[in-house]
Amino acid sequence: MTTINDIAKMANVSRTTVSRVLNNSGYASEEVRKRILRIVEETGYMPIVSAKSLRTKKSGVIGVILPKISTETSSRVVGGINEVLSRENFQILLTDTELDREKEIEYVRLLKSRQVDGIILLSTNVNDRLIRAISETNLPFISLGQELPGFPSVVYDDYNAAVDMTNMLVQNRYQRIAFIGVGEDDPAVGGLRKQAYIETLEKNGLSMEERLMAVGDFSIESGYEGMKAILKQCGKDVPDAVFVVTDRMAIGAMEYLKEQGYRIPEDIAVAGIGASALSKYVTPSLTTIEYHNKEAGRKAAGILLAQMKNQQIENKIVQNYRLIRRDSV
Amino acid sequence: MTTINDIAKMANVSRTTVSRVLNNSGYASEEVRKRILRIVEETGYMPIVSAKSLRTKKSGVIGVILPKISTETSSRVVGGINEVLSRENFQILLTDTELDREKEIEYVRLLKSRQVDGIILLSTNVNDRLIRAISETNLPFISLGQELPGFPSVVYDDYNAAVDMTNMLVQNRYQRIAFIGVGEDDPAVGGLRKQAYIETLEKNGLSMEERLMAVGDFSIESGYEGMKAILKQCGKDVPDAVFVVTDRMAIGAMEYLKEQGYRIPEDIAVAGIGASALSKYVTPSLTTIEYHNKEAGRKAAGILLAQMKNQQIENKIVQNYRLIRRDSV
DNA sequence: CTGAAAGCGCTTACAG
DNA sequence: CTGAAAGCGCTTACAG
Repeated sequence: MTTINDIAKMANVSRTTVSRVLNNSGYASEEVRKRILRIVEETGYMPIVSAKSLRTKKSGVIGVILPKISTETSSRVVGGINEVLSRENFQILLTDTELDREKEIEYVRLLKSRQVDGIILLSTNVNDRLIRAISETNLPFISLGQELPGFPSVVYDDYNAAVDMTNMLVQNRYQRIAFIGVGEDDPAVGGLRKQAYIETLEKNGLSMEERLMAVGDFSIESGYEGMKAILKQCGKDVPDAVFVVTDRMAIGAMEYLKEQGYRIPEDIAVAGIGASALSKYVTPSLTTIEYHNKEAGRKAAGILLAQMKNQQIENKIVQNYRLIRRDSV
Repeated sequence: MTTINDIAKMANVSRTTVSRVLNNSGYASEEVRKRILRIVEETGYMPIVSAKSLRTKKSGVIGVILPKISTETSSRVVGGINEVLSRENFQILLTDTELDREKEIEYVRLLKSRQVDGIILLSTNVNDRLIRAISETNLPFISLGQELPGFPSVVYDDYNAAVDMTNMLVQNRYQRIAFIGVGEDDPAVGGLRKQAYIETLEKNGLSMEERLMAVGDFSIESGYEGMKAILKQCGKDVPDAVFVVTDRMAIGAMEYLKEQGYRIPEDIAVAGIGASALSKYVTPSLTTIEYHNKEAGRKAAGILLAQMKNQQIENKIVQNYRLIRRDSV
C-alpha cells in the first residue's frame, strides 16, 4: 500500500511538503505542487483516514442514531442528512437501536469512541441517563424529532399539527372522535399529539372519553388492534371518526373498519400523521399531515455542520407541516 | 480525555498490560485484571478507534453502497445487514449514490481510504471500471442484487420470478400481456426480468409486441406514464394484463388505469415485483413477488463476515422468492 | 518555500 | 505474568 512516504520519495520531497500540498495548507512552489499531484494521480494514493484522524482528531464521519432504519420516516430523514453531509464530504456512520432505548445510550458512547465529528439522534424517549451520555461526549449534537433539554433540536410541530387535525375533524361535524396513540414515554409522538387531541376536544366543548382511546406501538397491526379495542369498548356508542397518530397505525385501523363493514368516511372518518407513501394509495386515500422529513434531515445536518464551524445556531428549529385533506374524512 | 496511558498509570501497570486485558490477549494475573477493569469502568474509558485501526489495520466498519437510501428495498436490506453486523460489533458506513453510477466507483475508493473492513454494494449496473475499482480495493466484498463477474454475490432469482409471474398470467387466460420495465443497463431489474417475460411469452405461443412495452425509471410516475404510453400505442388492441417489474411502477400504472375507468382486473390485470408495503393496501391489492430483502441483507452480511474470517464461502447465493396472488389479477 | 522531528493512542513481537 | 520499545501513517509547530 502506498503511503505519504512513498509519494514523498517518488517526488523527491519531504512528506511534510506532500501533506501541505494535499491539504492545501502552507506554501509549495508550483513546480513541486504539480509534480506531487501528478504522482498522487498516477498511484491513486489516498491518505489513510485513521492515521489522519488520530493526528487531527477529526474523522469526517457523523454518527446517526435511528430508532429503526427500515421505516419510511427514518429513510427519508437519512436521505436528507446524507444529501447535505455528502456535499461537504462527510460520511454517515449508521446505528439502529431497533427501538431499544438502552441502545440509544450505548450508541452515543460508541460513536464517541469512534471519533465521529458529531451526532444526530432520532430518539424515541427522553431520560437523564441519555442526556448525561450526550453531555459527556462533548460533541456537536442535534436531536431530531424530539426536544431534548439543553441540546439543539429540529422538531416537528407535533402539538399544533395534532390541534389542526382535531379541529378539522370537529369543523366537519364529527362529534365522537376516537384516538389511537403510542406510549407517552415518547414525548413527541406519544405525549404532544395526545395532549393536543385532548385539549382541542375540550376547547370545542367535546368530552374526552377513555373508552374512545387506545395505545399502539407504531405497527400496522397495533392500529388494527387499537381500532378493534375501541369499537369493543364503545358498544353501541360507536365513534364517528378516529384520529391516529401515525399513518401506519391509521391504515391498520382502516383495515379493521373495512373488515367490519364500516364505510369510510361515511360511518367513521380516519385521519393519520406522516404522509407515508401508503397514505396516498389506500382506498379511501388517507387524510394526513406531511412532516417534511427529508427537509428536517437536511436542517439537522446543516445545524450540526454549523456547530462544527463554531457558527451561531438556533437552539430549536420547528419544521413546518401541511395538512393533506383526502377521502378518508 | 483519558487514554490507555492514564489507565496504566492509575493501575500501576504498563499500557502493554492494559491493552492485553482489554483485548483478552495474553496473560494477566487475576488481581491485575480486576484492578484494570475497575478503573476502566470508573473512568468510562474507551479506546480511540483510529489509533487502534492505524495499528491493527482493522476498523470494525463495513461500507455499504446504496442506490438510494430512502427506498423500501434499500432500507429493508440495510435493516438485515445491520442486524447481523451489529451483533458482531461492526458498524455501517453508509453511502448513497443517488442512482449516479459514477458515484458507485467513487464510493468504492472512498470506502477503501476509510479503511472499511469490507464492502457491500447494491449496484444498479455492471461495468468494467466499477469492477476494476472493486478489485483494486482488495477488500472482502459482496454484491447484493446484481451478479458481478468475479465477485461473490447474493442475488434475487429475477429470471425465474418473472417467468413464474408471466406464466401465472398466461395460465389465467390473459392473452395480451403488456410489460413495463426499466433500462437494461441494470442487468437484474432491467435485463433478466424482461428476458424472462419475452421468453415465457414465446414458450406459450404468444407474440411479443413492441407496442405492448414501455420503459420506466423506478418512480411511480414513470409507471403511470408507461401505462399511458402503452395504451396510446395500442389503440383498439388494448392489453388484458400488464406485468410491471417493480411495485411502485405497477401502482403508477394502476393509477392511470383507474383514472381512465378501466376495471382491475376485469379489464386489465396488473402484476408487480417487490411486495412493497404499498402493494398490500392499494385497491385492488396488487399481485406481486416477495423478494425477502431483509434476509438477503442478512446473508450478504454473513458472507462478508465469513470472508473476513477466511472461511469458505459460496460464490453465488440465490435468494428465494414467493409469488403473492392478490386481487389485481 | 522546504524539511527534521515530535507526537497522536494504540498493539505486538520480543525479552525477561 | 509483565514491560520497554518500535511502529502504524499522518500533521504541525518550529527552524531555517
